[in-house]
Amino acid sequence: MKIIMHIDVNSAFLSWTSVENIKTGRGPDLRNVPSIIGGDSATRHGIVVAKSIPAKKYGIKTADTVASAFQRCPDLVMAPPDHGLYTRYSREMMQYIRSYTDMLEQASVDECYIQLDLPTRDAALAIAYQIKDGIRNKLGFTVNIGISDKKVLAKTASDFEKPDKIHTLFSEEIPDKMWHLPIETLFMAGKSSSAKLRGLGIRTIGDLANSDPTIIEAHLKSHGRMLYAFANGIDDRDVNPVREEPKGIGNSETTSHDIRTVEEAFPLIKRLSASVSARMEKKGYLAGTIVLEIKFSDFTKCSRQTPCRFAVKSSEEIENYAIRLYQEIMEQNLGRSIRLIGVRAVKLVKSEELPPEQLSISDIIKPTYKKDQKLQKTLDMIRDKYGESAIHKGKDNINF
DNA sequence: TCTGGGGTCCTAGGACCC
DNA sequence: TCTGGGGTCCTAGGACCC
Repeated sequence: MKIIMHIDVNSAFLSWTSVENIKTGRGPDLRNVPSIIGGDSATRHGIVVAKSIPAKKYGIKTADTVASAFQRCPDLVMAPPDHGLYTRYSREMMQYIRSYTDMLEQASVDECYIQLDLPTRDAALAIAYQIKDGIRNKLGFTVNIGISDKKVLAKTASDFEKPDKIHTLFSEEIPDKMWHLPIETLFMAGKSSSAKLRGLGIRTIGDLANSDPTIIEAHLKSHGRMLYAFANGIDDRDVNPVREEPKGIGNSETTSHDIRTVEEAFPLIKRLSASVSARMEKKGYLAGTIVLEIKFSDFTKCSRQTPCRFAVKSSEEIENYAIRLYQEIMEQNLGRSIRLIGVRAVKLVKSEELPPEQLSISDIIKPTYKKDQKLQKTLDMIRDKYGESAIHKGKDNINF
């Protein structure tokens, strides 16, 4: 029988920091005291990235501000994030789990799905215990494992009682184990969807499962259809062990103080472009489109994108596009101060897959940037003066 | 008290083509 | 001069995940 497991590290960032502290003897075990991994408030990075189980008992939640976490618990212990460390521990864990099966899909740095074909549910439980205890004994941290034959149910089950626990959630267990949970705990039911569902009188996952799906869909579109299916344990997503190509590569940064001038903005855009370029280079991608994102000091967001004339990868090229987009945004938002700038490369192509036809005449002639449409302007002028039929394309695949 | 950074997917509206 | 519907692509914004 097909078995899907969801394996999730308990308080991952916090556990991994603790294991490293124990190894190096340079810090405390944070797991059994109220503690958080948090950013630096002085540089406006002050949010909770991970919390210990004791910290959770104070009502501290991920993405709370560090300040509010300390208000809830003045004795809180805090450590800074270390993403390099997390990547190392993540690799070790995935490698260990692969010794059981290659049918592994990594869902994030600290969680994965595996799919197994086993004779019985008892066999599934036995293997889950082996994996859980193996990780604890060999790597020094604990995981929760959810077992089912559906991804969404395995995922939900792994979030039941923690830490170091295994739970099953098969279809016939749904009414008992899942339907009493608040709607907010359903996978993919975030703030906005939950609020809409509450507005419809839906308070639990069971309420949603037993509601009228046409009403749900009328209010939440295709997302509503998906949530209704999840609430009923319907999920045909497969465990996909093939690493998907990334759709985009980007970096953004919240600045320690608001940006008000181009003199402050340009160096940051330059740095972000250099970082994006280096990451693309490393993975062998070129970008077909560059996106610039801005978060203003009132937290409203704004983004602009532009296709590149030719696929780009160099820091200078990315920076040029990004700066023009920045100027375009700021022309429309004169005098506003900025909290965050992001640069993102999308429409990625593998560098070795670039066809030689890339440099075709239509690529050269096709105007791709608003501010650079000299050709278009000239054409418009001619048409204004001599009429629409005065000039036209000589070949179908050349778009004026 | 003062709100991160990395992503993916969906939708609505407009442009453009047939 | 006006009418039109379907399909596709692009952009900006929003929702969601960890």
